[in-house]
Amino acid sequence: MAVEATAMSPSEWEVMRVVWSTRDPATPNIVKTVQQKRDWSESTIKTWLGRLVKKGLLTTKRVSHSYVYTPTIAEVPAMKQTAGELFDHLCAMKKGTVIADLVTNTELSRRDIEQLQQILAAKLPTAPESIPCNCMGEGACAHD
Amino acid sequence: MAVEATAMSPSEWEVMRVVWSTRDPATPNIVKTVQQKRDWSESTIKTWLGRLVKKGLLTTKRVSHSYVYTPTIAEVPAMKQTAGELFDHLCAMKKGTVIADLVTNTELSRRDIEQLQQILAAKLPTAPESIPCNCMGEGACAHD
DNA sequence: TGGTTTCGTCTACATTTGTCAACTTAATCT
DNA sequence: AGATTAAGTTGACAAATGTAGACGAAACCA
Repeated sequence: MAVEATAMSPSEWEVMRVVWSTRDPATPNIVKTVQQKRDWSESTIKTWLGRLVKKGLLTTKRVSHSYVYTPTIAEVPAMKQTAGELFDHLCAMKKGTVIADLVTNTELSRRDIEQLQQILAAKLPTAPESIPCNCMGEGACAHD
Repeated sequence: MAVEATAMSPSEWEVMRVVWSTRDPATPNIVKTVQQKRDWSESTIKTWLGRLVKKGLLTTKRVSHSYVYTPTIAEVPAMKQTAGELFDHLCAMKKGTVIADLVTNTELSRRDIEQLQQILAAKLPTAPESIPCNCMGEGACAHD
């Protein structure tokens, strides 16, 4: 079930985001678009594209004399996985607080909110009274 | 307002987590505790402790002939910040979906759920119909 | 057809991350 | 006091990340 190594560095995310969202995923346009956000040289962006291909996150197809890139992973699954990995190394006891913070600070559509409410309502009946800390050690992580 | 560079690598998180949760934050015990989870040599762990001190995330105080470490940042704020940074580079339009995924896959206590419900209920009235994609480019990110 | 622009490929280099082993020094035990 | 431990201190090194310039070939314009 493990999707194994999606791990992207911040720079790689930046590039992937453009590839995911552009309608013209060819080198020239990707370079131009990335540069609208980051002050990177053309070379740098090409380096990342190359590394992403090597990592298997992008595929190329030659079109005339330039390349067109295609992601091998869709954006949402990649985001879910990354977020999940981040949460994996957080103390279980405190995940709720972090999610609450995220929810508070993220712009959500009515639709998003309603869906969240539904998920929560479904979880509530079987929710435990408390989540134990899963940090190693003497369990001194006993705040609340 | 920027808290500037909390950025920790996965390994650093592992070490910080122990320092945050242990009741005996002295080198010997930290080393022992980290080793309960990761198969790292004593040297390796000491290296990370040193780097964390250099980065300003830990402070040391000599106690007899060993060191006692104190975090300069609390765990929850650090987690919130890291989670926030991750979300910053996700397409705004899709954050809701990722949060939904997180909520689905995270164990939450009754209390956590109730708090989330409250936050959501408060947001709903003023929630927009939809969140526009904030990726750069021609806005081709028009899925839904 | 030769010059200019546009791409791609290769090479390079400083930093950070991940991992240690060796050496030194202070504490302890007998 | 001498031997043995238990810390800390240094130095190293490979891989990943962040950045980019140089060079070569194909495409395009005059």
